[in-house]
Amino acid sequence: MTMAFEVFATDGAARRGRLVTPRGEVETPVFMPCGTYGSVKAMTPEALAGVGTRIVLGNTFHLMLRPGDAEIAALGGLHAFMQWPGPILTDSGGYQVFSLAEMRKVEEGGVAFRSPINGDALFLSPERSIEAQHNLGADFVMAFDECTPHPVSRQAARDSMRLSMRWAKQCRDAHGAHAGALFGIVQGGMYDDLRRESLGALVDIGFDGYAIGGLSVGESKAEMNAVLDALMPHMPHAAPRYLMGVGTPADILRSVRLGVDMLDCVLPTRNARNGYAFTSRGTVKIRNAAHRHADAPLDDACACSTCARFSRAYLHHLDRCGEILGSILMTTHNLHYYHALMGKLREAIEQGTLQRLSRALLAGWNPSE
RNA sequence: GGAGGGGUUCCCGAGUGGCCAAAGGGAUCAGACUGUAAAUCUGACGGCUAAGCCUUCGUAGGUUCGAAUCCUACCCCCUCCA
Repeated sequence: MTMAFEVFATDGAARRGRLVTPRGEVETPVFMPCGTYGSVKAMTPEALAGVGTRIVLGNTFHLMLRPGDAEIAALGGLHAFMQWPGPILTDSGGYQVFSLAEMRKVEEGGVAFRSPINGDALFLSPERSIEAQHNLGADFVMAFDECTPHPVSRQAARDSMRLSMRWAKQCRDAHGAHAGALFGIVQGGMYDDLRRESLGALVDIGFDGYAIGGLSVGESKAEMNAVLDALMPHMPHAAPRYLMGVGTPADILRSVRLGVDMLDCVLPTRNARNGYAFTSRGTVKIRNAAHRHADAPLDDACACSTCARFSRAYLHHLDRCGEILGSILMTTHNLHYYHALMGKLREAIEQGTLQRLSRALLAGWNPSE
């Protein structure tokens, strides 16, 4: 393992750190955009770097189906394929166990999927997921898990979590001495004791980083917060902590204050394409008629290239017309906003002013956020 | 002048006696989206004192228990032949 992680400042439970990888350093806490199919939708690699992206996700399941992990390996690996020179973290396919629940069967040895593209069978075992992530050339490799759905009984949550823990051990073994960092994923549904049991099992196996999975799967904010509140104090201090699939700016703020170092979410990119912007004053639905004549920028406190030049009225117009440029400009803004937010959080942690920043941010956002 | 086709709720467009305030699409107005089957999906979409009532299918009459649908006249549009 050639990835190194250091924490060099704290503010309460929040941590200011740095991931050092052969493909560059990543300041934490960090937000990582989703590039599921080897592309952060609507963004060129140059544009991504321009908005502040330092590390992106790729998805093992989807890339295995198309074009295939062996194919990508033959073409020089995912970095070369998608022309992203920075670090890449690949999700293992565990989320698809959840999101594609209607077309898969979970077994002890792995998950039998049907391709959502053409119905082809794909069996994903812990070993196969790790192999595929190695083929892709991931810098951060995720253990193959079952993202437990919600709601689910305690019994089901326990069985699911324990299966994921057995798979975690298999992933650890399959990963061997590979150069990428391997992360284990805490499961256990909304049950605090199961979460702690899961974390204990992962620590016993030993991983380079620890992720929290199975959140933002339909539970209430209160439930998600309760799980994090109970679990975060027990997370290992020396290793990076990655909260998977979260979330809104408010979710991120809260998570970082609890000590999360890494996050990813589709919201800034997907919602951008659906006409939904995140701003210093809360969310803006650019599709709404209220913006038809608005000459103001999306966010007058934003330094992104979209806000520097384009009016809400223009973005509204592009959205109405279904223009590709609308997706590009909105994604550019949302990702810039997310990365700028992380930058502010990092700075505040270093200066010990996270509490004050938190109040200021929350005051700007909509009450519901 | 002759022959034929057609006028439907904002637009396009189904419907040819009751199950029709009228399919479907668009537009419009909202909402949703959290390790991406998502540039996607959902709801609303004549009016009202709202499980009911009123107005509407070119216009005006008529037939019928009942008409967007059948009949008569008229107005308008399109195509072809002179």
